[in-house]
Amino acid sequence: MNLKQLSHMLELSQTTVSRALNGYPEVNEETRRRVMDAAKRHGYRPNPSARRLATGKSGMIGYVLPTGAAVSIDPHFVEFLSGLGDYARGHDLDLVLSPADADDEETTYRRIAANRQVDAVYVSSPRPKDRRVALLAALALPFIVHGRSEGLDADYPFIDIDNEGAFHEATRLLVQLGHRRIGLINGDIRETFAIHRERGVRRALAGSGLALEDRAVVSSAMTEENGYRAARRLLESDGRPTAILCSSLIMALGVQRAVSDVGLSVPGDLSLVAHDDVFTWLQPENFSVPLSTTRSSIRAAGARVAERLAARISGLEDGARGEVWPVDLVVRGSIAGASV
Amino acid sequence: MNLKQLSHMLELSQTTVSRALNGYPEVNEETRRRVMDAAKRHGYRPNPSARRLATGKSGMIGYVLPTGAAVSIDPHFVEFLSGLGDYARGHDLDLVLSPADADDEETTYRRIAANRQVDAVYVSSPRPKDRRVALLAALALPFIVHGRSEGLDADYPFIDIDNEGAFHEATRLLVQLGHRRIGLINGDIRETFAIHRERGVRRALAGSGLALEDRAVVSSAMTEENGYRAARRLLESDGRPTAILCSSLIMALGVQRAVSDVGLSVPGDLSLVAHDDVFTWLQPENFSVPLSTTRSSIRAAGARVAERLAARISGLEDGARGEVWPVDLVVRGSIAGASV
DNA sequence: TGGATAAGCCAAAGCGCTTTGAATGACCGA
DNA sequence: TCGGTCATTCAAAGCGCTTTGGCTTATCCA
Repeated sequence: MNLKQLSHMLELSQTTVSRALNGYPEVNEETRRRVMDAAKRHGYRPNPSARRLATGKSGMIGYVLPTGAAVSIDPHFVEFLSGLGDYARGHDLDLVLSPADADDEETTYRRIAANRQVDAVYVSSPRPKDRRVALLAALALPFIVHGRSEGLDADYPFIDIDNEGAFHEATRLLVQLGHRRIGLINGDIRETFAIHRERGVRRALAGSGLALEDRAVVSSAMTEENGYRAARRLLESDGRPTAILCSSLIMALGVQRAVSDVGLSVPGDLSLVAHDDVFTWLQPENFSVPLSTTRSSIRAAGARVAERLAARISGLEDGARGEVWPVDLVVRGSIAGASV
Repeated sequence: MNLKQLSHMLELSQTTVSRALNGYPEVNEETRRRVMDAAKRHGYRPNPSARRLATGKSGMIGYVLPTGAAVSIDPHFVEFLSGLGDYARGHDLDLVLSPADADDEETTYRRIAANRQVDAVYVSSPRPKDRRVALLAALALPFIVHGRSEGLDADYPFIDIDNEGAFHEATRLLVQLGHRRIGLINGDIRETFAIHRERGVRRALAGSGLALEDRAVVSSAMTEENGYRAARRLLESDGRPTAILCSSLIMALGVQRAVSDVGLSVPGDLSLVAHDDVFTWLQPENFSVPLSTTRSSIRAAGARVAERLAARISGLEDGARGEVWPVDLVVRGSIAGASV
């Protein structure tokens, strides 16, 4: 059932039917009702390809997916996606993943912009001076950054959590508990979130006249194995930390394993705090010693990003508003006063 | 730059240019060269919306994403996606995720089929008598199932791993090591993969005159917590198993925690084998006792599914060929002879 | 009463591609 | 020399929608 048939059977022009369906004002209310009615009754759905060709709008939001043999999408992505899907489902939005060579995403962004394949995109894992932001602005493709860049000339729309604040608070708590030597097991330091977290730790320590030594910081991809390695390194150094902050639950698994491997225990020998993005399949309260966390649902962020993208597409939102969400600090058994 | 402009500047008709570009035979080789050349030089890319309207082909593959407050995409999905992306990137395919109410995916399938939004779809987490298979066949939408259904009237194309064989082999090995009481901590038993795994265990036990008692089997969503609970239940029952097979690495984390919580150890008191889908962020060799696994890369499966979908789209593949991949059994420190 | 205004509807022109059906020459064998 | 092939090329008709620019009536006020 297409527009032609529908309008023919209503004995109206395609113009009028199209307008009636799309809520234009210049159509008689009764006519509109008749049209709407018939459309519903016959299950008429405008062909998106045609509509797209005519309007340039696709009703889809895009994401450029970095791929490559060495690249592996991390599990945070899927949680974010759940949130995005939650919103998208209720709003007739589909999501297009465009795989790109991880070393050259720009080509792909240009392609989807030129083709108008999607109405908007979201950008994840931003880094300082992230080139994607200026690129998208230049391409006039609406976007939202999940996370933040830094050192850019222009403002841009984003939603981020207060990584610095979260790690600042967590560190401050540890210091108040008497910890002086604090270690940080961070994610890839080229990404802004990791930079912010480190900054939070530094600032908190500085506030108490302490400093974060370089050798007390390890930054790497957030795998269990890297968590283990980092923890081993920190725990086997002299003047080992009495407390560690860790950027992910998955790394914390490795940290936990390292702690027990070197014969120490949490929280007796080591206080541990990790950031929790809220996975359904791995929860901090279920660590052998319940894990204290800085918590923020990445799924909720996904839903919010979708919501704002939808708003930008429909013109309800513009400008470069940044949104920073506070992070919960949840204290559980993994932290204790420093015994030293 | 569109076709009209390009053909105008070449002083050729749109027809000829289009044909030259699409490799039709009835165009002079020199003309084709000229056209190709000019197209490249001016960076001409046919507008996909237009092409789509004209041909009905979209160059995208689809996936209906079940969503809902209670639903959470599991991390296996992301690994599969990596594989899909690996292939798709090199072949100009995009992936469309259409979020659907988890209780009513059918509507969404119908929509994307009616709209011809995608050229093919893949189906995951199939169950016995999965209705999606017949639905897609009826809708004439090319598809590949990742996994298998069962009890269907017609054949269908799929790729699956030999879940039954894998768990059969693993169980057989445990039996040979002297284990008599073997437990199974499985995924959602409504899904075929879980059924097959259970079947593999049963068959192996039966082969040695043993049986899998109902109370030795727990089936639930594959989270750490469920792994823990299941293991607690099994280990605290009388006649507790001396060996456990586990359907996922994530559950195995919970099993490991339970084992240590009840004061037992691996492999002394309990031999443990888990299925490993090969995540980069959690590896069986890094368990506190290196974990024996049945291993099959879900990422590789993703790439293969993409490849076969592409083949079906271009007509190189048809029919209902099923493909079953063998699974490695990798022995590490987590299994030992039964002491009883 | 007549001209301006507004309400409601329509025909037709795109959007940028593919594909059908035909036309034009060049070439060939009889 | 002439009808028949073959190799190339083209104009134009879609694909199914939106949107522009009228075209009617009905309405209202001077």
